[in-house]
Amino acid sequence: MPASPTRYDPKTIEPRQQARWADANAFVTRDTGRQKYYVLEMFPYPSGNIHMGHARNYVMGDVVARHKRAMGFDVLHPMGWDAFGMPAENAAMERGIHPKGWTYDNIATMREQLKLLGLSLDWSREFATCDPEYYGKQQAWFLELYRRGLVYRKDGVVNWDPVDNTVLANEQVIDGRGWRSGALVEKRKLNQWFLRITDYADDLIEGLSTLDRWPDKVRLMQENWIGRSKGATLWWDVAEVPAFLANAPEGQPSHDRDPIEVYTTRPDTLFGASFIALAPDHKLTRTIAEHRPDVADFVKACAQTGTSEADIEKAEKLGVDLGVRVRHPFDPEKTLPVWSANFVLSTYGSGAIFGCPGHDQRDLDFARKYALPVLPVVRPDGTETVEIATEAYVGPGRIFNSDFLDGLSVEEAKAEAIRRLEASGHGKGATIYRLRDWGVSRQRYWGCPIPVIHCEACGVVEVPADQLPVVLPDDVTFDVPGNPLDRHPTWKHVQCPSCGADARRETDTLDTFVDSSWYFARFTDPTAAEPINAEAANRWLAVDQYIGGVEHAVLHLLYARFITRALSDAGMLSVKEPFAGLFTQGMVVHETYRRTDGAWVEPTDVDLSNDAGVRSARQRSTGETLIIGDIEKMSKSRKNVVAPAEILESHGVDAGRLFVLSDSPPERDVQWTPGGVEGASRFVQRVWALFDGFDPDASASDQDAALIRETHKAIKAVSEGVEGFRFNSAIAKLYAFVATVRDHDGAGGAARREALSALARLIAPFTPHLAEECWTRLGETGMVLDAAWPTYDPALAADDDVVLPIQINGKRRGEITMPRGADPKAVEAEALANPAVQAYLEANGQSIRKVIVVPDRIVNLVAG
RNA sequence: GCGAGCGUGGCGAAACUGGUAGACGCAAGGGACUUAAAAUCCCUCGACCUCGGUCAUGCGGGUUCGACCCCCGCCGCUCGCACCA
Repeated sequence: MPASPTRYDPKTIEPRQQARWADANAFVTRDTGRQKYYVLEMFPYPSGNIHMGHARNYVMGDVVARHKRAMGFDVLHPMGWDAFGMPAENAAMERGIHPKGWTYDNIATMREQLKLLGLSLDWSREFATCDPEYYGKQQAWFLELYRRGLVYRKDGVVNWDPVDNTVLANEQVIDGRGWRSGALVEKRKLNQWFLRITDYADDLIEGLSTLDRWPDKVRLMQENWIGRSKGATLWWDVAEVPAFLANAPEGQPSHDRDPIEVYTTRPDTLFGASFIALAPDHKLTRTIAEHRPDVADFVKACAQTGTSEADIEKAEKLGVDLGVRVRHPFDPEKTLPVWSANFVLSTYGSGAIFGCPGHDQRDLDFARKYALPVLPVVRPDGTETVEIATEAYVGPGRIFNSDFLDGLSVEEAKAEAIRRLEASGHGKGATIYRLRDWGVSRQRYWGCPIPVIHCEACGVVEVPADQLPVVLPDDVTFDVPGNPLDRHPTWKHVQCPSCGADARRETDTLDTFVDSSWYFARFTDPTAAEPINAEAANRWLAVDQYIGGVEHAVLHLLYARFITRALSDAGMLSVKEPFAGLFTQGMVVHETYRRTDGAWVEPTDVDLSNDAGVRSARQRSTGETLIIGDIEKMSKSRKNVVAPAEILESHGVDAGRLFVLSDSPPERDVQWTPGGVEGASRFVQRVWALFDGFDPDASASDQDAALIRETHKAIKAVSEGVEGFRFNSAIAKLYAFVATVRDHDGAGGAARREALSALARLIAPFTPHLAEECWTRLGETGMVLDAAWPTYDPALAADDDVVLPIQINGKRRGEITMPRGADPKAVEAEALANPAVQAYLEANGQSIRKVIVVPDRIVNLVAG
């Protein structure tokens, strides 16, 4: 007998195995010309600590990476830092630390924390986006896109915080106020840099159909975000204007001559038009407001209406008649009033609509309020007319009341209306998008400087290639609001590279989403002289499996797709889509605990008890009874955070890795529970006990066929689970397999060795430290990391006999055991002869009408 | 409002293409070992009853020999977008 089992001690074994990997440089990317596999998890922002959500994300990627490696792929699995951004500047303002020091300190801390997780990451490729080496390359391709016309400057409307003197991102505006200053945010027009993402709108939509390993949800979200809609642009000739607009001087834009442009998706309903409505900040509305106080008041009131969901819900349809009339494009004799209305958005289409109250709910609400005509022009098929009371009819049907469109279907009428509009020059078919160009200017310090120089004489001048990177100055101050780059005494004062005159360096920096839009390409050769080494990128891209949170469904994932296409068109890349496979994982959530006075209490300060199913909580430090609250995302404000470090300390890395993957499907949230980790920890001990009790020298000659069969079944199930991203199912199968191996008594023997050898390799992606230790215990000299993934033999995995349930009329009444693949006739005979079946038929006085035999599955008897 | 997803034991969940619902884990109850505890191991664990059954996958219908799975209609929850013309 082998010695009595020893306890597996993660605290000594895990560091030992990690040292072994480090000594062997085991995770440096191996490129041997085999099939490649690029696994990438969304790189972290270095906020200070690795939290449980990071851990789950990276462990998932690690399972994939280790499995692919075992499958014989050359695997690229790098890690870096999305290191520019506001928190560093906020820390600088609040604590007087330099953003650079703060960021690199955090990176150092988090790198060590990540390393403790035993991830198979190639750290030799690490970089941070705030490394001048990285952002300099970004500046280089930014200029290339500038030369290609994809970068431009224009006045854009931004959220401006008047107290902090800075632009705020939409996410930083909370209920109309700056999140830091609390000041009411103003809309301000500012000259900003934009990337022409709208050039790629169609491309980005078409590309979605090629992303068959992306979640449908994310593809749909992107499609909706781009928001392509097809319709027509119409021009309405002006018939009447107020006196103050008439007789504008020749050659100047004039509202009495220029037609009003309107976009519609329903040109088929044009004969039902009863008014035109302009946005409150439409240029004609504003011009009239200069002459009419009532219009000016209206515009002002609209500007103050909130844009939150609740505000919009409550907001009444309001408008004002502008005193202008326009001619109907299909009937010049017919004129319509022009209003300004609060529900028309200046940012969509041309900021003007035609109102067709019969077939648009908003238009109807508006028409009813201001007593405008309602003329229905679409009737449902099979009816002669349609009554419009308080609900517009928006369904399909036939056109009527519409002259030459009468009798056509909605779709036919759209096409015919556009044809007529184009013929008369009053309109044309048009496609418009919700997507707008990407404003990338930030008036902030801690970001990638935009590499241009403004010269009085030459205009915008590129920073010459030999002067890149444009490096951020270190000597900046954060004691006053605003952009430290702009008030730096010398940094922005330069000579024009073109004419040599005094010039001004651009002080805006790039949105940090630019930084994360190409890092995956840089990882393929992070030291290349060019931004992207084409050969390396060609070898490794696209990313085969990308893993991250769904919160980036439109932002990062759309930007990265755009930049990839732009760089590809610039000849720097040869893929159009950066991420061939995408997986969006769920969050790690935890129960919350509050005192009766409402204060949150950390889990480490909570004693839980469970008496016959009734759970209660007490505060450990005070003994006070606590309220068990909702299960929510781990957050500092709720204090329901469990740090990965605590788990490593108490149960070891492997138990923690196992648990975050075992309890829920990867795409769903997983609830962290102390009991759950203990369960995983017990499993680790059980596995070790199997290996520790194994005697490699014992040479039992019996072949345990059942154990071999179970082994092959487990290989099949675990492999399928890992490949299908069903890690929880794979782990459940491993638990069951371990119980099976344990139940097959014996210290040695060939079957047992085969079972344990497979087990060590199957657990390796999940609990790599334990797996190494077990592998060594089997007498193997190499690392399980490099061992081939076990293969299963379908013949060996199949049971000889199958238990077939017998149903009568769909209810289970008995079962028979038959050889696998038995002749259906034989199965039928056996089923009919079954005593339970006979008893049932006799008791109910029924006879068999029909027999359905599903081979090796089930027998159903239809009786009556 | 529009779009998408999800509703299965006390809890997290499983059931792959329609074929034995509840694998695996947690919690709970009982037992073994121990002076005791921890650890470990064994048993029970959807509900109800006459212990052979009956009812059970949000609710109501339908298709099918057979439905957690497909179809129709509701209810509830979550997420995304939102006065998008």
